[in-house]
Amino acid sequence: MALHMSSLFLRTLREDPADAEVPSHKLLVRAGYVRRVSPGIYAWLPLGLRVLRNVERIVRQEMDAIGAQELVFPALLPREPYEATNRWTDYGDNLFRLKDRKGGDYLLGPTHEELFTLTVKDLFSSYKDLPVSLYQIQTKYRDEARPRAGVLRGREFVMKDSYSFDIDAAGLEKSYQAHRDAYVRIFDRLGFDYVIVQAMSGAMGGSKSEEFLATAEVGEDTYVRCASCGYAANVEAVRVPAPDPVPFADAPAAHVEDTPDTPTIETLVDHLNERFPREDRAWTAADTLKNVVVMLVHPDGTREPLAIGVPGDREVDEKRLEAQVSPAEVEPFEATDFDANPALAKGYIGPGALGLDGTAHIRYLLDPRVAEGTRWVTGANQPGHHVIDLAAGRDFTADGTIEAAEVRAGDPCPACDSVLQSARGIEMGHVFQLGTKYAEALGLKVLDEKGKLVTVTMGSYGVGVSRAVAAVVEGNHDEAGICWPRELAPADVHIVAAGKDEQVLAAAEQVAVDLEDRGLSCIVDDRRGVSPGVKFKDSELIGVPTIVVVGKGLTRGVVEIKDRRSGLRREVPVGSAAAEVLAEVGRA
RNA sequence: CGGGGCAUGGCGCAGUUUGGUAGCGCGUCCGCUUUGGGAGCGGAAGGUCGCAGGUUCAAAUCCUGUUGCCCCGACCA
Repeated sequence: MALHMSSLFLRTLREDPADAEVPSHKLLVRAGYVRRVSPGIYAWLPLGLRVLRNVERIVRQEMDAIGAQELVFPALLPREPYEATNRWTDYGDNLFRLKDRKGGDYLLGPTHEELFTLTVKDLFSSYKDLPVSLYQIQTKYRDEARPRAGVLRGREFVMKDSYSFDIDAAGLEKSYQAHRDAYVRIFDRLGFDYVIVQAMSGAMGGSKSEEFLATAEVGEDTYVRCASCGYAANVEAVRVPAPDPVPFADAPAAHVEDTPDTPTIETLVDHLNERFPREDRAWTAADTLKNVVVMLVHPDGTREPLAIGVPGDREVDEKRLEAQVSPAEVEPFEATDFDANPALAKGYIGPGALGLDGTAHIRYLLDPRVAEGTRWVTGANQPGHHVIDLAAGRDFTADGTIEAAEVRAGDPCPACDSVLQSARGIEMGHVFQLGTKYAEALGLKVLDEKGKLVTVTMGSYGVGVSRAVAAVVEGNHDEAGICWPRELAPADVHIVAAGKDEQVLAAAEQVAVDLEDRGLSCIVDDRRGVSPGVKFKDSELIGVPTIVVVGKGLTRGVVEIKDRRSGLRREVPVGSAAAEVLAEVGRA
């Protein structure tokens, strides 16, 4: 049965809602797909629900196609399983918590590794049962610090999450690849541009992880990509290529110089150029070695100072650093910490004092760019003094390297000779090799063929289903409204009855009946007393891909078929309208 | 949690500086006209101006407190 605009539970808005900023948010509200109920919590109106269900259908089809089995867990969960994996604590304020009448602790599930793991443990106990992949499409809850952009980032949202269970790493790799392939098919069908980027496995203890990002200016994730070789990575995961070692046999010896009042890189470079000018070129910040000290706080509460050496023209990227040192957290090195480490001369810290073997006994990690044989200007560990021509490997060594320096557009690509570009994206999917973290914590083991207990190895895979609705709109709209890809549109055809005559309404209705009979879903704008202009505007705002206009052409026996996206229109005889539309929709 | 902004009929906004009968556009309802690009005319309904307290003859407007929301940053499908 076609949807009729005269009775549809829908009110389109002429103006953008005041609280909306990004295009998808404005359009989804204006076109009557969603309504805000509370910050980050949205109601899906009839048209919106249809789109959401279409996304779910695509995801479900592709998951079923790789043999994953659908089930559904409750969103309301007891505390215990999350206690076992420490996530009751680790999730912190992001977890919605509640109590039942007896005072028992519950939570609204933010993701379901624990439940899947426990249920597999409950039912399976042999390697013969594996591999198995399970998934659900379910409403998740996260008490986001700052929900934003409508359904793009809500506190309640629909996610498809799946989990694979394998006996060994080779099996996990296969399950992972199957999911990754399924995700490629899902996102191809959803119809937005996306990139697959390498991501950090980080705290989760896994070994491999990739994110699917919809390319969008409004995205919250920054990633880099290489135009020539296709390399793409989340900023956290970028590996800096280490330069080849430089021979330092004939390099000048390091020498300490007076550099008064030069506590910052900028003042130091100015001073160098004034007092110690180079013959070949001017000194730049990239010639200096900046040593930053931070305080790591380990999960058990112990604190450990860490020194990081990066070229002076780069900042330490906090996100990258945290990804590297995870699960430890990073805190600033406070004045009291300097007091406790008198070997550190604030503003003039140099490698001499650093390292576990150094006078300050602080672990010292270097940016990969500080390769053997490279020469640097750096702190001499006494106020007002720096060392020039300090050669890495000859004059100092560190305890290792670390990927913590900021990544910039124009940096060399780690995979080829080209350079990286920076871009923004919306995280739409994540595939992730978890390994044994959850299986171990929850005791998921099976007997192998030799009768020995082995811990199961897992993968976890997510798709933001409700988020996808917004992401699709971000990538598929124009000035007038939304342009849905066919598979997602709330209907196949939008029929506009443009005219007041009864024949127009009757003819529009007949076209709708013909199309519905042939398996297409229709929206019919049968509102009386509404001018054609309003109906045209609404049809473009709502964004169904094919629009059929039944109006003044009827006296000549024709109706108009219009493509929403291109705006192209053509007239066809009213009698063959249904067949023509079917051809247009590609289901003839 | 830090910074900025906003709160006035269903929606979008003005009015607040300088206290004096709460206004505009859209939408909604009724009537007539109109019908291929958000129609015209006439009529109508609808607001204790976020909340609480205070100043005053008088508060949307001034003072104090409070709550909520939006945006920008640290976290995530």
